[in-house]
Amino acid sequence: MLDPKLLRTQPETVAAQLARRGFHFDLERFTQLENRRKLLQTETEKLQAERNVRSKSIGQAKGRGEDIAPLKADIDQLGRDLDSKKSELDALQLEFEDFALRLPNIPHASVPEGKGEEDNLEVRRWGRVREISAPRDHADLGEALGLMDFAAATKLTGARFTVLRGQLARLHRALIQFMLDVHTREHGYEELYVPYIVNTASLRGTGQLPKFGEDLFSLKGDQGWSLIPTAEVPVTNLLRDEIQSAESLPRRWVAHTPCFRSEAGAAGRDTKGMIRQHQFEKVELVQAVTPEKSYEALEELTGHAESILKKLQLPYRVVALCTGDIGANAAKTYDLEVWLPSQGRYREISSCSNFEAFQARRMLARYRDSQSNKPELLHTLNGSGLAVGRTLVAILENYQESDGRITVPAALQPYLGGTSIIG
RNA sequence: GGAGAGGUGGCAGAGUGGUUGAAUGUACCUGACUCGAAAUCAGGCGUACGUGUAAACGUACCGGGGGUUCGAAUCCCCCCCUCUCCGCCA
Repeated sequence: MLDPKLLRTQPETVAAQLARRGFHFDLERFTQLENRRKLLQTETEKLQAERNVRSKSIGQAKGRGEDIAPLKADIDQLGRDLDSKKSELDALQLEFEDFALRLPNIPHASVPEGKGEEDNLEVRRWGRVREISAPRDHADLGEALGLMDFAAATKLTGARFTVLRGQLARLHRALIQFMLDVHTREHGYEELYVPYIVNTASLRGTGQLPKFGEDLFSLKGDQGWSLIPTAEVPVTNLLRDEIQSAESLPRRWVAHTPCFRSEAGAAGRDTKGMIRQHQFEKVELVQAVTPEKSYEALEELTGHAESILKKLQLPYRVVALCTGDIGANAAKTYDLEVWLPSQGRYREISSCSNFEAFQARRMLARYRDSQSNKPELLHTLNGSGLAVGRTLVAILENYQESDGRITVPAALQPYLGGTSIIG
């Protein structure tokens, strides 16, 4: 959510900023809603003040043993006026809130201008791309080894699921352990285990609702529960309605969870293999920091995610998403893209974002400022460190041998009981 | 799942339907005392929104939602959560 003060005082600026990302801010509708809200609110509060005064005087009159019947008659019409004004105001506020909750974040000044993916800015590249003659894709490799089974998953569930077997299932698990170990031991993150089912308040807090409900797998029942699309939701929402002490910051949390996405809009893309699944594992990094530290923290967090790719010796590049490609909730995002030999290009494996106070405002996630001793909104960040399924894909493709076997990256061998090659 | 108890300010903990945003304690901040500290004393000390240049004033908030009433932390209904006991399980 955007700062309501900014929204009210500088709606034109907001409109211009949101236009950078191709979002049309309906200035006319906003102004109309806002003017009406202002009017209704002052009128309603005036009536409430009046009622409070009169009710108080009734109480006093009663205390003196006077007859209060005429006073009550006097207040009758006031009550009816108040009721109708109040319900009008309530309805308008709901409408206004829905409007505000659907507005995306304002991109940071450093975000490159652009319309879509093609305008993203490559920041740096790392690693040497191996020469592989006639590289096979991960699905071919995995199926040939008999360790990756899409047909079985289709039977069990449907399209976009995978069954892994034997050494590949173990490699997949090893990746999770490896990533958690690195982030907890080397980068100072606290490991968390969290629910994989969350309520609507949490989804609203991190910005999945009200706008992106169709991407979620929602559960039956009237609790409004959904499977998590990312650990970001349960982890970041730990901050909801809480006030952190200044000393406890920065908060750094890491959690491994499965992620469930219906990805309705993505049908037809990446239909083969493990790239785009309804269920995948992710190790997620989340930080909560003071506002002045958040861009520094974004660089650090991105570096933490990069360190996994470096340790695995996987070539990658860092891309600053442009205003047209950045997610709705983010103020700035770096994508990490790993080299996939079968596609001859880099593909997203991590997305690291600074949300500034956008999520914190929705969640009322605050810290007590040591100077003012007042609660202030936190800045929240998160990034994949990394998407496990896609990391597995990258290893298969980048470490494939000409006979179809897969070399295990040195950093992972201890996690596989010393195994150096799969197949 | 069944039965009971309970959810009030950072924490603890009062609160007969009426001047209660809420006693009291504690924590915290400021001042006095002190060489300094402790102790003591005095004052301050929630959040959000609105009007206003400001001072200030107003409104809302006692788990959430609805209701009764001129007026609700207080009465009624529904829901959520916590605790205790029982049942069932991993």
